[in-house]
Amino acid sequence: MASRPKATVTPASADTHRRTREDHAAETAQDYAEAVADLIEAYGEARVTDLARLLGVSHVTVVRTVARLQREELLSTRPYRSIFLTTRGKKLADEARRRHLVVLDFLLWLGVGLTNAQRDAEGIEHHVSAETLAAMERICKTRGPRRKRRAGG
Amino acid sequence: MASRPKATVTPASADTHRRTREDHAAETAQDYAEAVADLIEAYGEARVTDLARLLGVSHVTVVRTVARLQREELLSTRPYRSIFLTTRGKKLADEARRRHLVVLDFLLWLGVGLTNAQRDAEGIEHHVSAETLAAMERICKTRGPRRKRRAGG
DNA sequence: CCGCAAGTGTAGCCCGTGCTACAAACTCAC
DNA sequence: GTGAGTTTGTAGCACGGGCTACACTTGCGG
Repeated sequence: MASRPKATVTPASADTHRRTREDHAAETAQDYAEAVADLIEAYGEARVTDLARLLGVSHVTVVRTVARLQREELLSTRPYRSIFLTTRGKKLADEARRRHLVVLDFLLWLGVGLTNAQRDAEGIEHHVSAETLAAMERICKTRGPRRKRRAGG
Repeated sequence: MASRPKATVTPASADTHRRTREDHAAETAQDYAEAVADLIEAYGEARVTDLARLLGVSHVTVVRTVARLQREELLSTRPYRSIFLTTRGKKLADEARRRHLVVLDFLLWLGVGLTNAQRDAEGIEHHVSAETLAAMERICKTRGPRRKRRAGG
C-alpha cells in the first residue's frame, strides 16, 4: 500500500472531523449547567432527582456527572444537599442559554415548528461557532420575526 | 423533599434532552459511512489508515469502529483488505452527505465563512430534523445564493 | 525470493455515560 | 423520637470510543 496515492486529505479535514470525548463531555457540562440554572430559577434549588427527571437519565448518572463537574469546578454540592453553580458554572450556563435561545429563535424564524425547533436546538446549540451564532442573530433581527402563526406546530 | 413542589418538568423536556449513547453511536456511523464513500470516490477504495487520517483518530479506533459497523451491516471488509459500504451503508452515506450539503450550503447562505461553515456543518448535520432540513433547503432556493464573495472567509 | 516499511490487527488501558440493585441519609408525619 | 417513604449515594456491570505498545500481513524493491 505504500505506492498508491496517499489519501492526502488535507489535515484540515481531520481537524474538522475530530470530535473527541472532550467535546462530548463539554456538551454534557453545558446541558447540566443549563439544567441546574433552570431548576434553580424555577424551584429555588437543583436536586439530583429533578435533574435526572429533566435530563431524562437515572439519578445515578446525574450523581456521577455532577461529581465530575464538581471536580471541574462548574458545580458545587455536598452529599445529600442541593446543587449550585460556581461562578464558572454560571458563566457556562449563561452562554449555553444564550446560544440555546438564539438557535431556537432562529429555527422558529426559519419556519420550523416548535416541537422540532426545540429538539433541534438542543442538538445544534453545541455545534455553532460564534460566527454562525452571530449570523443567526443578525438575520433574525434584520428580517423581523417571520414566525408567529407557526409557533404551535 | 417529598413536600416541595416537585419539578413537574414536562416529560417532554426529558425527551428533548435525552441524547443517549445510541445517538452518539449513530453519529459515528454516519461519519464513517460518509468518509468511506468519500474515500472510495476519491481514491477508488477506503483503507483503515486513510479513514484514520480523514477522521483524525488512530487506526486502532477505526479498526474497532469498522468492526462494529460491520456487525451492524453498514460496512463490509476482510482482514487486511479495503472497506466497502453495504447497501444500507450506501444509503446512510447518501443521506448523510445530502444533509451535510444542505446544512453547509445553508450556512454559507447565512453568510458564515467557509471554514466555520464546514466545521459547524459537521456538528450540526446530525441534529437537524427533516423539517429543519427542508426549511433550510427552501430558504436557500427561494432567496437565492446570497454568498459567493464570502466563500473565502 | 527475501527483507523492510507501511498497513492492519490485538491486547490492554482510560474515561464518560448509561443502567440495576442495594445501602445509607434525610424528612416528614405521626 | 421513630418509622416510612423519598432522595441520594455506592457497587458493579455494559458499551462506545480514545489511546499506546506490540504483533502480524502485505506487497514492493532489490
